[in-house]
Amino acid sequence: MAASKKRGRPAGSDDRREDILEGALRCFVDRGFHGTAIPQIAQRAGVAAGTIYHYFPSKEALVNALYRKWKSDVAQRVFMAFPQGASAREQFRVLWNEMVAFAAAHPDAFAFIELHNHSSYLDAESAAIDRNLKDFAAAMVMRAQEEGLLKPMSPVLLMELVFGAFNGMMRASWEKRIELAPEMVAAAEQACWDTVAHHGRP
Amino acid sequence: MAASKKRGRPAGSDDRREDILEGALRCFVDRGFHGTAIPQIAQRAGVAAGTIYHYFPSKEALVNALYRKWKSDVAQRVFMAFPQGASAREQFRVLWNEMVAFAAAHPDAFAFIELHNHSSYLDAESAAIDRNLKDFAAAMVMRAQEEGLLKPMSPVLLMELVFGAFNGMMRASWEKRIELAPEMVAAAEQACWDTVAHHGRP
Amino acid sequence: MAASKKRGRPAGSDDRREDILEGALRCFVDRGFHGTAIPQIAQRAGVAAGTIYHYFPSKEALVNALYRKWKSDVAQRVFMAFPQGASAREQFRVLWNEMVAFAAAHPDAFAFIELHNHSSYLDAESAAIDRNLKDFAAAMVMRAQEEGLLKPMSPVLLMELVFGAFNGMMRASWEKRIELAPEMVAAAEQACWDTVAHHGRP
Amino acid sequence: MAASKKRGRPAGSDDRREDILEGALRCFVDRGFHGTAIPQIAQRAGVAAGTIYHYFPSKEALVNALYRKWKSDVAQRVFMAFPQGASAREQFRVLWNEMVAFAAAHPDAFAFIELHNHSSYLDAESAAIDRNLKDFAAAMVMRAQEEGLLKPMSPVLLMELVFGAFNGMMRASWEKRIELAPEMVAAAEQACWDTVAHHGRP
DNA sequence: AATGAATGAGGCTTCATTCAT
DNA sequence: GATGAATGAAGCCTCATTCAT
Repeated sequence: MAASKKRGRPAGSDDRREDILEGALRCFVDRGFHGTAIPQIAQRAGVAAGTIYHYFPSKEALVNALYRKWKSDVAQRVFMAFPQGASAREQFRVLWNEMVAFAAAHPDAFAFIELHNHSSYLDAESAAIDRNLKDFAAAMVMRAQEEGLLKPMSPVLLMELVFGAFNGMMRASWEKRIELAPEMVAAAEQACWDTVAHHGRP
Repeated sequence: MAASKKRGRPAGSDDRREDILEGALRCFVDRGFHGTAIPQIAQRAGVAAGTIYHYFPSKEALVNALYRKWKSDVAQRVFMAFPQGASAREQFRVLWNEMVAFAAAHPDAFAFIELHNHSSYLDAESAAIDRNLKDFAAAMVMRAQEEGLLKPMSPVLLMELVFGAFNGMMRASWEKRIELAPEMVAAAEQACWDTVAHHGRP
Repeated sequence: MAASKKRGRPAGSDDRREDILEGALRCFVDRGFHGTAIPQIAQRAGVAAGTIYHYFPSKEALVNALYRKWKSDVAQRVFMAFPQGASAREQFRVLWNEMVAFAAAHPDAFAFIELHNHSSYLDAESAAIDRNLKDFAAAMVMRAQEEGLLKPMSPVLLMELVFGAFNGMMRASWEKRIELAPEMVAAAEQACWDTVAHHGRP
Repeated sequence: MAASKKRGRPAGSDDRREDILEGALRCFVDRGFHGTAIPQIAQRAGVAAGTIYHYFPSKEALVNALYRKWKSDVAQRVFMAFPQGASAREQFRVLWNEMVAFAAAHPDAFAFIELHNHSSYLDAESAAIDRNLKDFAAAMVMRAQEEGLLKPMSPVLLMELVFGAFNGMMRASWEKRIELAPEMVAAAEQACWDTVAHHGRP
């Protein structure tokens, strides 16, 4: 049956925890961690300030939960979408498009995990998720390098160049300096493949 | 009415204003604008908290002065180094190396101007400096596109891809995930040229 | 009720807002607006400093609220007590006694509204209340002048002389230079009537 | 010889101490003691902040010096002008006019000594000057009472009524609610004589 | 003597967190 | 569970005062 909600919640979503994470996301993206006050988050979430402390023990725990939620989401998408047996070129394209799809669907979340990367208030577990994703990407790069498809240079550097370029594109879109049309995304994808591809031979 | 210990300048540099800007730079890079307290800046600068207000009317004025100082410095370097008559390939290499030189010489300043781009506490004048630099780069891209040397796609996007890749490289270096050796920088430069270059493949 | 230490209301009155206004009144009378620190008010009110900001957005808003509260109270008393159909002599006596009753019942409040008249931190709305009262008194004077009962001179000046004399009396009492007995109040009232009355001497 | 001034003082008055007292007077009248900062006084006086401390050991000492200067000036005028052998009516008129002359010549000073009467930062010596003046006036009242010329009531109260009325007139003038023309001053003087005069008999 | 940069305590205000309801 | 008033430490900023020049 569809009626799974409890009595008396007046309006809005049914899950306070999600409301709070949603409100916190918008606040943190707009004003940063230290620039955001708990009452501001509460207001955006439509709850009382005290309620936040029923779901999260502290502001730091909240930002970490938020970070983990979205970074895990990205990681899961990447792992699920990754076409194991396909060519390196195809793998690159699939991951690129997956990331674009994520950033388009959740622009705030994308901005958040980029801006808050490696901040002092993120704890070890949050950092580990990021590490996992980076390791996965680096491994992928190394495999393709062994096949001679990618430039024979530092795999970490290659990965960072591509991921940096991707971030640059998304930030420009976020800041309305460009409008992301599908053909632009495709062109950017090809350009970034050129960044890493080993073109030296015919 | 306390002891008469402190009134002469204790030690260190001769220019308090520079000391303060230096201390603020390190604090802002470490903990962000809202995460940095004025007394922390004062301590790093070796001055009393009140002294900061002899040189800057507010914390916001201080970040803006800091941002303008370094962003202007970058802009000036770029404009001065730009080889007017050289080939697009050479222009690209020169600017890349100039940026690397700047980021290596002033890693904190580079991190600062990247992290604080487009923050709400930056004023219009600060934003204008950034705009100038971006316009200059976009104009350069367009000229090279007209010669058929660069990919025929959005010049802003091309520029953002390269600048994003550069930032990715510098951030990885800053976070010690890679060690920037000269040959790596050169390889990255070539890779990023490949990002934008029109290789005339069928 | 539980006797836990901090979070419940410790003791005293049931209305924090009134407690704060009361504490602020005493502090402002003792030391003036700029001479009073918010923590001093908080201590007198028996609340934490931060609590004041749940009820008033700023120190200025607090003085203005306080001023309006008491000046309105005086105005209301005067308007309510005013004997519409009575003789000018009787009207004068009634208002005089009403003011004395107020000043005796709320000496701090009387001192406050006198000392803080026309201060730069009072806003337009606060000033308007004062204006109303003065206009009312001036109109009363003018009516009596038309009947030939009061001296034919500037009505504002007449009013100011009487109100000044009244203030002088109250200030002397406040500063313990005189003790206000009923017969002294009555004598002063008669003297001030003599100030304004037109005795038709040749 | 006329050239009594020392070398090199660029412009303005020759006596820094007077400049400072003058600047302090205007500041204290405008914003009160606690609302006035030493640098503000310095700016109005055309000197550096530190210079003030060559002439006065502290802000409190400055306000006391200022108070004493002007209150003594008033007292001296009153004592000098007092017509020993004249009638009570004449004595009253002379003192009234003397006070008006003072307040007209030095409106800031008059406002200052009124507003700062009995403030906590005034020391014993400052208070004594005020006491002297009040005692003199009370003695005068008592003498006239003994002749049956004044109302047979508390002499202090009589004095306070008149002085309060005078203050009311001056404050209204200061606040531009009335314009003090000579005939108004004379009318007010007569009204205040009526306040105190014993009219009971023909 | 005069200056004004420097100091640091203290003022106003904000905000993470708690807890009685 | 949910609330929001209350708390008090801490943040930004001001200012009386000092002292090298």
